[in-house]
Amino acid sequence: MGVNAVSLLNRLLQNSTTTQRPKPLPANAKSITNTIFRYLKSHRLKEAVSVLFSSPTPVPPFIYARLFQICSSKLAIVEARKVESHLVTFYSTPPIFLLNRAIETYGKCGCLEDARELFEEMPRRDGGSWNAMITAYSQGGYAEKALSLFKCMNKSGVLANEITFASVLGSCAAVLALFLTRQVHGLVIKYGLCSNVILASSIVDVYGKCQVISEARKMFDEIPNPNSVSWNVIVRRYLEMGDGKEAVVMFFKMIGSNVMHLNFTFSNALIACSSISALKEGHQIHGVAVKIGFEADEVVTNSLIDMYVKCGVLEDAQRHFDQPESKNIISWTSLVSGYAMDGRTGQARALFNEMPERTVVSWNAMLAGYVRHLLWEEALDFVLWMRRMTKDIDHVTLSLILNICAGLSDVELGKQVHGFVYRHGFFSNLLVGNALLDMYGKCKHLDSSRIWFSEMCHLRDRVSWNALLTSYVQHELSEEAMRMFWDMQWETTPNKFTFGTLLAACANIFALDQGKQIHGYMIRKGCEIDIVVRGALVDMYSKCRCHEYAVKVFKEEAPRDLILWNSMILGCAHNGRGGEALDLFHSMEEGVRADHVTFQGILLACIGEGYVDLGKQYFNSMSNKYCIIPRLEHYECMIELFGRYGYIDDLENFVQSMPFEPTEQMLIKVFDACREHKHLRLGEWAEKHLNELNPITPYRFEVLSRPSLVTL
DNA sequence: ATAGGGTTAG
Repeated sequence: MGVNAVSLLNRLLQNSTTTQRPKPLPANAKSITNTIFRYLKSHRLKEAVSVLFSSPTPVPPFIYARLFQICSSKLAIVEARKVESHLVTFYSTPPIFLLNRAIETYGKCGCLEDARELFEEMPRRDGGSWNAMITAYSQGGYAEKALSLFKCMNKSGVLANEITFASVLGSCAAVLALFLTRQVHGLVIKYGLCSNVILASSIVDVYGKCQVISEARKMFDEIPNPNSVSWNVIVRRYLEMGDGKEAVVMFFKMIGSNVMHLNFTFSNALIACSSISALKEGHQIHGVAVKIGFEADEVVTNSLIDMYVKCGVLEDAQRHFDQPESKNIISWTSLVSGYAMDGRTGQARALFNEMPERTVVSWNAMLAGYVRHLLWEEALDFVLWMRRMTKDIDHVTLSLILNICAGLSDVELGKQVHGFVYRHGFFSNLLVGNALLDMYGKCKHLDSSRIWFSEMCHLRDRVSWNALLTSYVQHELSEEAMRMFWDMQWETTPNKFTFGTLLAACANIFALDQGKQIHGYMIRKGCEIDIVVRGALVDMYSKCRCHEYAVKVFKEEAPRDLILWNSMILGCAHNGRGGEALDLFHSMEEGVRADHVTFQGILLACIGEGYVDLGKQYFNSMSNKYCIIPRLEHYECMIELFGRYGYIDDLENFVQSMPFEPTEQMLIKVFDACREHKHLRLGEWAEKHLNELNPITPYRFEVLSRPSLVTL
């Protein structure tokens, strides 16, 4: 606004002593008023303002008020300044409420400086002026300024009212000012404003956003008649706290009350169902939606389809999607994502190809499916096609592309993506930053990981630390990883992923004491010990030769998956408890299907126990019964098993019928076994093959004299 | 005259 307008205002005020009201309008002024009013009625703001300026006298206050209102709705800052200028020029003492309107208008237009200047220059203010200014800051995204102005307001003795508190609570929510919120809550009680449903809902909102959900709930329970917004807030906050169950419970309580329901509340409740896989409740919500006529609501329909997708009933989602009115870009994307993430990438792709239009989210959904299922080539082709078809690309796309680079161990491609990230300003995006860290780590470029990690020091989070820790541990820098954990704690708090990684580090370096400390720390802090962490614990205790503890963790009452079973079976096998490993295998078979790792454990167990025939049976059952193609390590186990126990005929049959050439390691094993058990024919066979691989330092097979090449 | 929540798909 005009600085000149303000100084003019001051000058006029200094000169004026008596005049408070505008003089009665002369006849032509009256017609000016009428003309302005006509223009305003047809929302022709510009014309109205230029007519205003043809009047050298003030027009009636309601005209200014109406003008400001229209300026607000059209965000017409130039017109707003003109109107204010006219107001302060031709009124000796403009009515305060009109100046408040001006402040509000400037606020709406995002011109906080104009607003503040007017506020500062006002010779007299009322509570409305403070409210207007605080609201302007609050809604303009300047929460701190709003809150500090609120403190000034209190200091200068102006009493806050409902309007003030509403804006202040909004700002408290924006900056999570919990301490101030508690004080405001106290004032609200003191002023007897608790029954104001808007204030009460706002307080629920802030407590929820500040993660003190119990206080939020307490406040909510005190609202005598919660309205639809109150319900929406409490459902949403439970959802955001990760308490999907309570969110759903509150939703059904709302249904039992008499308030009108908002479509967004349905949406939130359905997301809550997805988060806890509560298909039954989701179905019930579907029923309620049909009953109250929300079925045609686009938000509700989309949320329903997504709920079915996320609860894993793709057929139901598809059936719902097939209803003619259900197809839109969002539900379409949901379903593509559902098939893609379920591993039915062909089906997902067919659906994707049919899409009449796509957003970057749709592209990402399809791409994420390829990435999730490690289909790197398909993923890369898809990216190339995507780049040809659309200019759209965002941080999620880039993170997925970096995942592909990591999966292919293609650091050159990764560096190109890094360059793109840099040029297009994505380097300040945390998701992308962490994907870069992960990529460099998986491509074994630990130095680049480290450099990038320090470059992102102002934005990195727990995930970044975990990514770097993981790379360290995978590169057998376990001691460094343990040291880094202490640095990490200056900056962020560890979580289950951190501990999982650290436990792996402990396992690598046989650090039983530190492993136990971590285990104890997790229990004391109530840190979630999920199936992955339990696997890491079993693994750590096994590798540190603390079999008893490994078993203890394994036996805890909690779900077990294949990986956990495998950890325990391998742990037993490595700790000389082959019998136990085989027993475990038989209990495992009751619910979980064995894989190649399981069989490695079993064969190791057979080696330990000397069960040669049993080992042979298990090996044969892999292809015959379990449809698992034996890998190199299984062949190695069999060679060890036959060799160690002197089953040389079996050994000879076995190595000569392998579907590939024996490796050097295998040949050495055969070679040693034959010397040990004095088997000339096979020994010489091994010698011949070894020397083909190794002509410079030839092996000599002599049955009697030489010591073993492999000392155990 | 001025006030609160929610924006569904990766």
